[in-house]
Amino acid sequence: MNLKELATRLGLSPTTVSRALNGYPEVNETTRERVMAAARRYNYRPNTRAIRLATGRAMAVGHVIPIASRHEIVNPIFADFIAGAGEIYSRHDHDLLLSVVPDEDEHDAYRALKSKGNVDGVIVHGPTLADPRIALLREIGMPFVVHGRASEIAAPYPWVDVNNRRAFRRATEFLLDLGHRRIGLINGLEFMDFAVRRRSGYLDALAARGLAADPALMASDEMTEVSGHRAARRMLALPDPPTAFLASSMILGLGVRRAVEDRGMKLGRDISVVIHDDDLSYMKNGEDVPIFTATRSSVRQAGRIAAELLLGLIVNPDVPAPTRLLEAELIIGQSTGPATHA
Amino acid sequence: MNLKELATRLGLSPTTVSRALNGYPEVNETTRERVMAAARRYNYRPNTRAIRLATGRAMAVGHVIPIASRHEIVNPIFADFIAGAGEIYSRHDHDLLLSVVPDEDEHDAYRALKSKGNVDGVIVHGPTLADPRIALLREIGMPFVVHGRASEIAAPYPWVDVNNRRAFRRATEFLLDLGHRRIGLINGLEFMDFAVRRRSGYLDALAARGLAADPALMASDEMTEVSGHRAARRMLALPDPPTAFLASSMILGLGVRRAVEDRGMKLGRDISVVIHDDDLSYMKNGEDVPIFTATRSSVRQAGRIAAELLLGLIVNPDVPAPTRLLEAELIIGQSTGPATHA
DNA sequence: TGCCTCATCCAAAGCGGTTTGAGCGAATCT
DNA sequence: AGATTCGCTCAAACCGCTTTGGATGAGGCA
Repeated sequence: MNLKELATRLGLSPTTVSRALNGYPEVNETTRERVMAAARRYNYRPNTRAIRLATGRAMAVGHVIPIASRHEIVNPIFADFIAGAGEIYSRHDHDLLLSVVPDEDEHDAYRALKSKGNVDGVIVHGPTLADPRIALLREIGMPFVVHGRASEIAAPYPWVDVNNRRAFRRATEFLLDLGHRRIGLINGLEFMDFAVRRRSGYLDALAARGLAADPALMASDEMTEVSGHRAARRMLALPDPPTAFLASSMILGLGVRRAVEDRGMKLGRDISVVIHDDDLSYMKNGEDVPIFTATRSSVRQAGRIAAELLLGLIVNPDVPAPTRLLEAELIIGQSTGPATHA
Repeated sequence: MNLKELATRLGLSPTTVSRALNGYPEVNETTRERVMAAARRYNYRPNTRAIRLATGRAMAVGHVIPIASRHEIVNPIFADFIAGAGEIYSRHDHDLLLSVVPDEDEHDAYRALKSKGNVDGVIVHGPTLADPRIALLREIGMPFVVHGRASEIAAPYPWVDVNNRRAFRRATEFLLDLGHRRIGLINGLEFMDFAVRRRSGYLDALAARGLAADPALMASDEMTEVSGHRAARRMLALPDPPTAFLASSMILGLGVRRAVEDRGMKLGRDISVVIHDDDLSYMKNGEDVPIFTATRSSVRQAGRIAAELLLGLIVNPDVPAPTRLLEAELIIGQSTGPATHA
């Protein structure tokens, strides 16, 4: 069932039917009713491919997810971020196009997306400090929103981010207030912007209390259970081990917990841990009582906001770059307690 | 730069240029070279929207990911499955369309995908025992491949699945061989097909040794850390607690571990745990030494295979339903040991 | 030389919508 | 009554590609 057929069945021209369905004013309300009814009855849905060609819009947004060819890690927050974003897209009749590309081909991927015209805009995931994609996208004139920021890029660009620095400063202060002085930071890879911001929040808090940061208490690696475990084990084996940890994700935190328990110590009593909690649906930080004390910020919500900003930019690209800074809340769980040996 | 412009620049007709680029035989090899060179030079890429309309093919496959409106959980294996599938799609110039829909709208979503014509086929995720989507897709004539199976559906349909039953039978036997007699099963929700198969593998193994299954040792719930913890805690508090656990996922296993350690016991010594490991990139089960003893099967690989089957079906839908049963391997890790108290 | 084949290229008709520009009664104005 | 506006509808062009069905001319063959 296509437009032409529906039109002949109604004894109308395709023009009128199209207009009736798309809410144009220059069509009689009674005919509009008739058309709508017929469309429903014959279960007519305009062919997306034709709409796209005719209007020149893709009615789709792209998410390029880069696969680091070395370690082949898919960022576990994608699933929830995309769930949030997808909600908004479907509400606006847009498709979500997922491009999985080896990271060395990422630039080509964006260029191709543009010249082949299959998306109207993209979300940039996991920005590095001076992420080159931002310049690229601006150059090729593709609307975009960054999830996160790129500190070394001065020109304004659209982004949605958590206040990572404040969150980690806050978390560090919380541990300091509990009497902890040796606090291990178990962070993501520091070419990622968020990791650098989190570290500076941590350093800020230490400096504010006149404490020097110990490089041996800072780890930066992939955010897996295993690397969380490895880093915590190393630090706990130091002559002057930390009494508390700050971990950049729930999964890292689980690794830290394993290391703690490997040494026969108990979380929250012997060792305190604060994590950053992206509030992933399949990785909830407890139910009523949080497992970990955490700085929490919903990545799904971030996805929703990013999607909304992007759809806005697609409609009106010449607006000044919208940005949104989300605050994380500090959730007190069972994994922290006062420092015992002063 | 579009086809017509490229053609005039070359002094050729659009027809010839199109044919040259698409490898049709009726064009002189020297002109083909010329055309190819010009296409490269002007960075010409055919407009996908136009190709789609002209050919009637969507050049895209859909993944409908249902969001259970009650608990809002996104299956954590999606990310890796999609990474695998996406690899194959991009190799074949297909797009991956992600539709996030509330599960009560899922049928409509498939129907819409079909009538609007924006995909050539779909992957069905997380099938239930008598999954209605299979009949629906067949009815509307949309090529599909199921990731998993639907035991109660007799007619053949295309699927890719892990041999869950054998894997869990194997794992159970392994624990029995270590002397364990009380083995707790911590499973996913049992309207999911995989969960039922895993349970029957577990029951098979017990029955083969003449052991009766204890309903108190079988839990079935969402696969989160918290529910793994809750189930294990409950079982450990029984008068006659299990000495070993079988957990349906790594995340459940982490919850079990927490419950074990809450009671001051040590994994692999006091309590054994075997998990099913989907080999997720961000949730690796250890590096050289696995954390958990596990039945392992790469979900990313399953994604690759499913994608290949689907692309094949799209080209040739009238072939008998292809299926692929993947075997899980049993990986011995640090979480299992002989039963102590006989 | 005349006829056929074959290689090569092209004009034009789709694909299924949107959108421009115009037509045509009926109502309104002068 | 004649001119003008308004409300409604339609024919046709267009989006950028593919594909059908010739057209043309060179070479092969008798």
